[in-house]
Amino acid sequence: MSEQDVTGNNFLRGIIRKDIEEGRLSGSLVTRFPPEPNGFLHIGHAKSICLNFGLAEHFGGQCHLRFDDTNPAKEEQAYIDAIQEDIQWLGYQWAGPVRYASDYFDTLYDYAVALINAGKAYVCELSAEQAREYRGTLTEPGRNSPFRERSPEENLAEFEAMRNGEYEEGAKVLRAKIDMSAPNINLRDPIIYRIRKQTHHQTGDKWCIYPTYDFTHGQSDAIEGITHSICTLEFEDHRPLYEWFIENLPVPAEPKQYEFARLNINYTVTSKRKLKALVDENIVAGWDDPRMPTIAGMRRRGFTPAALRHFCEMVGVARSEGIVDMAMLEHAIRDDLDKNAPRAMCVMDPLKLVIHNYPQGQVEQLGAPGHPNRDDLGERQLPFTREVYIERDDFREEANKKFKRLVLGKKVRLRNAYVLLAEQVVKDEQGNIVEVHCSYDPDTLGADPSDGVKPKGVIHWVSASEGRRATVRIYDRLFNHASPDRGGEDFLEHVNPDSLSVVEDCWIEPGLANCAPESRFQFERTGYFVADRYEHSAEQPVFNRTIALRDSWGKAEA
RNA sequence: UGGGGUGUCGCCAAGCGGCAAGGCACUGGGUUUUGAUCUCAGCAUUCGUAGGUUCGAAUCCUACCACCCCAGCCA
Repeated sequence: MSEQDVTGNNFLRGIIRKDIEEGRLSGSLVTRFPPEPNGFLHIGHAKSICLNFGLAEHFGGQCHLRFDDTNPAKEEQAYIDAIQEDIQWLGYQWAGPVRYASDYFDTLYDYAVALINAGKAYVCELSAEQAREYRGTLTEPGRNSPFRERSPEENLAEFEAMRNGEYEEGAKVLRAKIDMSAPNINLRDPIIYRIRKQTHHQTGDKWCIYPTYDFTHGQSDAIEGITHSICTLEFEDHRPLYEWFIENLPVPAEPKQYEFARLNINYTVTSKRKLKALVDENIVAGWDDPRMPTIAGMRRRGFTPAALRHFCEMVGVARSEGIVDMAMLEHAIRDDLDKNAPRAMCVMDPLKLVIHNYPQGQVEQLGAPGHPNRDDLGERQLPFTREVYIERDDFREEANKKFKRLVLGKKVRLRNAYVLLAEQVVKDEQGNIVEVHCSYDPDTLGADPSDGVKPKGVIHWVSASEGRRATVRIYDRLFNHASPDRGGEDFLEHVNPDSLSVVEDCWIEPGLANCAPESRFQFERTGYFVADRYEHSAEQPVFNRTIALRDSWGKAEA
C-alpha cells in the first residue's frame, strides 16, 4: 500500500476489503456517481466523485456516471452537460456510456407491475394533504389508506390508466404496500410512482408517470451491477426501503447501500438549492462565478483538479458530521500552486519610481527564473527601465526597522533586479506622494552591494514604459458568517458585500499578457492568480485572484 | 414522548482491550533576492458525562447528556 493509500484510507475501503477477502464480491467492484441534473456540481459532490471513482480505481473496479433523472420538473440538459465537463475536468472518466435512470423507465414500470401482481403495491387516490394525514407523525403510527386493499386486477388497470394519462397530476399515485405503523416513516407505504405531465429531457413525452427516487435508485443500481451504492447520511433511513425493493423485486443483483457524512465547509454553503438562489437572485454572476463553491466556479477561480482531489483526501471520509475549515481548502490550492505555478510580477496600486541615474530610454532585459526552485519552468525576461512602478504600500517616508520595504533614505532590492536607494519624494498640492526619486546601484544585479550591507527587503516592480495594463479581480469569501445557513435566518443576509473588487489599473510584466486563458501564476509577494477562462485576452488581460499568499506580516500588523 | 445516526486537540481524522497517528490552524527558532516556500520544535496525562468489567478501557457493559437526520406526489 502506497503512502497515498494510507492517507486515503477510510471505513468504506475497510468494508470493501472485507467483502473481497470473504468472497462476497463475485466480480469486481462497481460504484456509481448519481447526480440529479438540477444544478451544477459543488465541492461536496467533488468529495463524492473522489470517493466513488477513487474507490473503483483503488480496487481495480469501475465507476459509472448515472444521472438520477426522475423529476423532469427540475432538470435540464444544460446541467447534464456541465456535470460531465466537471467530472472530466477533475480527472475522472466513467466506465461505459453516460447512463440515466430514465434508461430504466421501462424496466421500472415492469417492476411496479410485478409488485402490483404480488399484492405489494396499490394505486391510492388520497390527495397529498390526506396522504400526509394518513401517514401519522414521528410519534404516532399512520393509518391504512382506504385504497390499500384493492385487487391486483383493479390496481393494474388503474396504474395503466395513470400511465395512459387518464388522470390529472396529483390525482393518483402508486404506493408500495409495506407498513403504515412502521416507526421508520419511509416504510409507511411510500409513493413509488406519481403523475407528472412534463416533457422529460431524455424520454420526451413518452411518460406522464415517473418513479420516485426510492423506487428508482436501488433498482438502477441492481440493473447496472453496482456492488456498493454510496450515498450521504440523510439516506440512511431509506436503506430499509432500498433493501425491501431489492428483496421484493426480480432484480438481477443485490447491491448494498452505505452512507458517509457529507462535506460542509465554513463561510460557504453546499446545497444546490442555496447555490441556485445565489444565481437566481443575481448575487453572483452565475453557477461558475469564481466565488461559488461549485466545481466550475472553483475552476474559474483558479483551483486545480489536483488541489481539489488532495483536499478531498485530506478531509477524509467518515460518518460523523462536521464543518471543515476553509483554511484546509486554501492550504490545498496554495500547496499545489506554490509547487507548480510560474512566478510573475504585478503591481496593483502603482507608485512611480524614477531612477535618475539610469539612462533615459534604455531598456535592459533581465533574466528571471520562472520558479525559484524549479529549473524546468524556465526563465523569463523582465524589461528594466528608468521608470518603474512599485506598490504604493511598499514605500514609506519613515518606518521602523520591522518594515522591510522601501523607506526614504534607505535601500531595498527590486526583485530579480537592482538595489535601489530612495532619495526624494515628490508630492502634489494635497500632499499625496506622486513619485519617488531613487538611484540604483549598477553592481547589484545578482550580487550584494559592495559595502556588504544587504538590503532588508525585496519588493516587486514593473517597468512603467514596458509593462502592460491588466484588470485584476480580487475575490474574498462569499459569506461573512462562518455558518451562513445555520439558524432560522435567511442565509442571504450573510452575503459578504465585498466579496469581489475589481482593480482596473494594474501593471503586469509584458510577457504575462500573452498567456492562455486558465494559465496560473504566482504574482510574487501577492498571491496566486489565473487568467480568466472566458474574459482574458492579450489585448485586455484579466486575472482572477485564486488565493492570497500566506501573510504572517499582515497578520502581525493587524 | 417514535425511528435512525454521531460524539477523540480550535477544525478534519486515525484508533477496534495494552500504554492517543496524521493533516489544517496556531506558537517559537533557522534558511531565503517572495514578510511566500522550505525546515526544526511545540501543541489531547486524555478520548461527551457518570458508573461498572479487566492486571490494563478511547476501545467491552450500563445509564445519562449533547448534536444531526426523517412526517415531499424532491433527491
